[in-house]
Amino acid sequence: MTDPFLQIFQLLYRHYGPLNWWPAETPFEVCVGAILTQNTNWGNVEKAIANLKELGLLSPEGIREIETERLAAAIRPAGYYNIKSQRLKEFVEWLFRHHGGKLERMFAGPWQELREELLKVRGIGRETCDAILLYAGHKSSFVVDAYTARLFGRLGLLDGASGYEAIRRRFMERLPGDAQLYNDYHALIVQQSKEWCRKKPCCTGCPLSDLCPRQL
DNA sequence: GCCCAGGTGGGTA
DNA sequence: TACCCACATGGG
Repeated sequence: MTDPFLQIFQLLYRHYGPLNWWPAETPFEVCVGAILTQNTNWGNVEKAIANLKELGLLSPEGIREIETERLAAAIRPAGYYNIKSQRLKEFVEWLFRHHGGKLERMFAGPWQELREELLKVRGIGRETCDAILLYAGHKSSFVVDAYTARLFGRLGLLDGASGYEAIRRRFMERLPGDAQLYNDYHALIVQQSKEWCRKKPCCTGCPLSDLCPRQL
């Protein structure tokens, strides 16, 4: 009997195939995208990132040197631009202070320690932190988001676990520590949730219909 | 017009 | 710990 966490992955993967996240050209672009997408539609983030590229700001040096107000104007389409411009600044300042402004250096050590350090940076919460570790650094740190909690809670697989760390632990205990698996799985959960779990007749054709308590 | 989106930090009880 | 709130744009 396959573990349900693995079984669900297989069902989703069979249905959607590899989704090839994160859509970005460089690890630094992943980090910027991870901060910009906080509570924000990805389409809006793409506009903000396009602006940054056009202005030549999509590098640690670029973000570091631009004035906060001009940075805010550039990322305006992503929403929360005053807060997010500060968060990008804080992250980059921290990156220079601790790792010479180089992501390769940041990722060089043990990632579990890096996770603790990143979580101390203002504006980098748990999900953003894990997204950076997984999608920019290819570290096997599972990313939990609102979709994950909603979907697995509805499937009755969280067994009372609430809170980010408890849910993340549940996944990491049941799955092999494989960055590629975590990468695909998170993307598949987002895709599945967008496509199905807010629709009214949510069952015909849904890849998880056999497991879903709402199929009635 | 309303609701939502690949959250986080600060405050209060 | 568990809720509340502010933060803001753009698409459906």
